[in-house]
Parts: sequence; structure tokens; C-alpha cells
Amino acid sequence: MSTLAIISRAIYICGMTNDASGTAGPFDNLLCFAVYAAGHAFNRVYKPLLDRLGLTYPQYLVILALRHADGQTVGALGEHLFLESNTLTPLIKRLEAAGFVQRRRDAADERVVRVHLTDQGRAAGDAAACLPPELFDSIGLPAEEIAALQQRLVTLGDNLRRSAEERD
Amino acid sequence: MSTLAIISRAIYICGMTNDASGTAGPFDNLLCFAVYAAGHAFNRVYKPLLDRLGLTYPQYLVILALRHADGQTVGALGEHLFLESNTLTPLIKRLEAAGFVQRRRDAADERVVRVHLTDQGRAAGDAAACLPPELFDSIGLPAEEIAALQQRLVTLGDNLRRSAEERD
DNA sequence: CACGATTTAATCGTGTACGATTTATTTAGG
DNA sequence: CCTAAATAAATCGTACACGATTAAATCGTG
Repeated sequence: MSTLAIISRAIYICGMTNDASGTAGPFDNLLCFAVYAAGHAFNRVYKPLLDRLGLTYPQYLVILALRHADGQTVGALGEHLFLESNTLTPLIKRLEAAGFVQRRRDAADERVVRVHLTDQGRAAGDAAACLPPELFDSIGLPAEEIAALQQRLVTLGDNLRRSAEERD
Repeated sequence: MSTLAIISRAIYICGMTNDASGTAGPFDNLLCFAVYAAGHAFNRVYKPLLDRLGLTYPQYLVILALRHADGQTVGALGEHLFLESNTLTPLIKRLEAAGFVQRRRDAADERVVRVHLTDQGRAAGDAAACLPPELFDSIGLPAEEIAALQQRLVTLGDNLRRSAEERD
């Protein structure tokens, strides 16, 4: 590895840049923390909007996924959301208890549970799909930057997941 | 608002691009989901590394913050991590039970709890601070892009937090 | 056809997040 | 000084995440 690469690692990932001004925080150069904190910040903006619909953020994602393709299995939803049944099963049961979806065992394969939107769920999905414009101002970045940032994050997520899998 | 701006919102945030190929996912253009999923992916890469130290990811952040400045109050830690006492108090108690930190009431102001690293905590912090180089390959982006992405995310987080506060 | 391997959800335990409330302490105004 | 307001943590209830395990159904091969 080149010296430059080693230094780059130290500077951009380790958060080990010198703090001559004394104002630097402990995580100023940590990419993982920037992602972590941005996720929390997003949730804080989304929460009051989703509260009006009676949804949490992960529930909103499930509704959007079903709006895109209804009757998906728990496993298929998990592939889109990168979650597994241990998280999704109780989440979907709460959505069902609140009247947004219906869970049905697949007649052809009784192992599989398919999730269907109710009329109430479809209405919530329509309302949820209209939220993003309200968020545009909160994001506070030009549209081109939003698109570029989104793409980088998708690549980052793909890279990280591939790396995590390889360690098995 | 210009037509272009309206279209941009629809394309880049709403996830409403047409899916001619039939392969698009439901969240392909959602910035919030890209952030959310990248956070999970990061955690999956970090987890096996932090398991060896006996730390969770938020605990690792607290240890790093204390390594940067020991004896911080719960409130000060919360400002760095964007968390409050309802999350931090139990987390720090678990760190204390595991022997990484000590909690002490401030003598001058008994309301305040200051958190101090133990020798074990300092050793874990030293080991934790050496993790990032191992993650560089997992991230799979050139150093310049990591730095740029990190900066954009900090800006995004700042914008979102400001927007959330304004709604109070 | 039988039976072990595989697949799909569900369950369980631990640890975050976070809104709302509570308790203890300190500060300020009368 | 003495009490009302303010501040700092802690507590409580609900809802994710996720590793590990379990249970039920299906598949594959002899």
C-alpha cells in the first residue's frame, strides 16, 4: 500500500486529523458516524409526518414496497428492506393489527406468508408516497446533489453488504 | 417553483421514475432509504469487529468520544452523538457493568453525571480506534470519495436537524 | 414412498432509539 | 432566605434490529 493511501485512511476514516483549533469533534471524519447520524436526523424529520398516518418509518417502507407490488412474501419484503423475518414478522403483525395489511398463507406453499394491502393501507400508501416533496426543503440540497448522494450511498451499501457476506 | 424543480423532486426523491425494464425496486430513488440501508450495512460490517472488543456500535462511539475527552457529562456525550439521556443512561450503565467506564456525580453540581474511562475502557478505545483501516476495503470507495461523501452527509444531517427543530 | 436436508416464518433475548414523564438539584426573583 | 422555574439524569412504554433457535412445510434422492 502506498504511503498516500495509508495517510488517506488515517485522515478520512480514522478521525485522526490534528485538531489545532480545538473545536473538532470526536467523529468529524468518521463516515460510519455521518451515515448513522444522518439516519437519525432523517427519522426525526419523518416522524411527525408519519405520525399523522399512524406509521413508523420501517412500516412506511413496507407500505411503499407493497404499493409497488402487492401480495409480496415476508422474504421478498426482507430482500428489498434488507431485513429478516425476526424484524419483519412483528412489524407486519403490528401493521395488520392497525388495519393496514392482511397476512395470508400461500395456498400453494403453506410455509409462505403473503402480505396484502387493505383499502386503509392503500390510502395510507398514497398519502405516504406524497410525503417526499415536503422533505425536499428539509434535505436542503440541490436535486442533482441529492441524486448523486443517493447513488453513492447505494454503492456504499452494496459494497458493505458484499464485504460482510465474504466474511462468513 | 419551476417545472424542472418539480420533476426533479418527483424523480430523485419520490422514487416515481418509470420502470420500463421491470427491474426497479420500490426504493431505488429514495435518499432516506439509501441512508437507512447504508447504516444497517455499516453495522453488519462493524459488528464482528466490535464483538471481539465486547462493544456495540453506539457503545464504541461513546468510548471514542471519551477517548477524545474523558470525564464528559451525559449531556455532552449526547450532543456529540445526537442522543439523549433516555438512550444514553442505560447504554452507559451497561458500559459500566462491563467495566469500560465509571460514572461519578459531579461534586460541584450533583445533577451532573461524569463518565470516565477505566484502564479497560482505554484499552478498548485504543483497539477501537485502530478498526477503521480494516473497514477501508469494505467501504470500497477511493479516499477522496469517502471524504466527499462524509462531508455531504454531515451537511445533510445538519440541514435535517435544523428543519426538525424549526417545526417545534 | 420415505426420510433427511432445505426453506420459510416465527419466537426469544439483548440492545438501541425516542416520546413522555419523574426525580433531584440548582438557580433566580421577590 | 425561600420558593418557582429551570436544568440534568433517570425511568417507563413502545418499536425496531439482529443473532440464535425453533417449527412447519416442501423438496430431493434413494
